[in-house]
Amino acid sequence: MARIIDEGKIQRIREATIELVVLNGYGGASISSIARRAGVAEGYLYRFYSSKQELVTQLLYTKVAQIIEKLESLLNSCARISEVMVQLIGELFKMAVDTPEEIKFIHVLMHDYNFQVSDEQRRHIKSLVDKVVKTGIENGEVSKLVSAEEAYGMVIIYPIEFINLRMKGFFGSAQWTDEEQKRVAEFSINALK
Amino acid sequence: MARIIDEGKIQRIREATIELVVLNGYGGASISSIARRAGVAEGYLYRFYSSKQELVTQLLYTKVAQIIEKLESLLNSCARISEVMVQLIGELFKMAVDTPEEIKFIHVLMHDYNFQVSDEQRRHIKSLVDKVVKTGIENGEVSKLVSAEEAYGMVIIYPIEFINLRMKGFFGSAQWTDEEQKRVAEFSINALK
DNA sequence: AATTAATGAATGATTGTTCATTCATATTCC
DNA sequence: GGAATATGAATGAACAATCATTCATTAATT
Repeated sequence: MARIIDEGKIQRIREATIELVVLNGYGGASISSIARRAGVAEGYLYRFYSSKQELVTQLLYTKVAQIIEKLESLLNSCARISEVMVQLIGELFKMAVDTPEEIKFIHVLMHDYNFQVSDEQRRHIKSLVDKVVKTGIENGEVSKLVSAEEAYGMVIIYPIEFINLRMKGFFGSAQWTDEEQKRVAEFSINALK
Repeated sequence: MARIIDEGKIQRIREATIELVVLNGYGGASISSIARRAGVAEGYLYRFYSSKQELVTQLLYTKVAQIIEKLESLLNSCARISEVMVQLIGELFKMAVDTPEEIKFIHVLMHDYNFQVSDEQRRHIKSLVDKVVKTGIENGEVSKLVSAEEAYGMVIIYPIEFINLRMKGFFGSAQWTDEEQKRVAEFSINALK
């Protein structure tokens, strides 16, 4: 055998890509700037990804999958939808503190017309959101009028929008208290009533 | 005097820019592709805009200003916040039908970390949203717990997100009925209660 | 020595921007 | 009224810089 692949390099490529896409957009994140930031040769990433598009798409899928999995496990472990939402929103805020670039990355690309989430993931999201609505109605926590889209809007989109609005400091403050985090969950839950 | 400036050309540059930014993102909308689509020489846009960045920023400001002005005039003419929201959401849906690329353009850039709305516009938005909350609380239409950010979320962000989700066909359908439009307004109003 | 991880120079295409040039027309002059 | 002139609208070739991608080469490991 020859030497072992340095996983640190691949990881640094991933991190650099996320940072630079957030900073400069997809078009502004060039391969050379990614390689420079990762401390790696220019063409090295082509050993693992066939193109820049695939690299970024792959990263988006992975990050979105983490959120989907979290929602899925919460739906399996919590009886009440309010509990699911409190926990999920807690997770998103945790992500915003621990790895802010990642949530910005998701935020930027999920609004880009060139980066749709995969069909499979979309179907998965839909089925989970359907379950939120179904369980919520059964529990009396969600109005019978609420659609899957509305639930998606309040469970996923609204918290992500709130976090990114704060991170941009749109209304002044660029951080938040535990109290405000609780309030985001409370607001989302209330909107579905 | 020489010949008169052909406003049609400038307009075509603006339209082509909006279309191509939506289609390919800011980085993917090249000057040459914009000029080609507008049927204009490559360097011509530099007579009116000092750079590509300024061209796009300028367009974003103009489009955002239209929405701000609409909200402002509604706040001056309507006593009830529910009426303001019904009307504003109606306007956004109208925009989505008449000039879909424009609302996609706003949607894409308002989530880009390189394109913040101007400070002046941000302050303006904040003051209008504050008025929504203040009037709403006075009328008993809005809960005392509701913050400016939450109102912004439901009055501006949520409808734009809904429209773009539909335009992407995220949950299947890529259009909407009048009934669904009413429901968006109803949902937004209810969320602030 | 054999293997393969990793490099980075080289590629041709494309980028945003400039500016000398061309061309259309409003004004001036006879 | 019609030709000459002046003005500036509009062009598009040319620029250096940078782009994504390739691959012959080098270096590290067993």
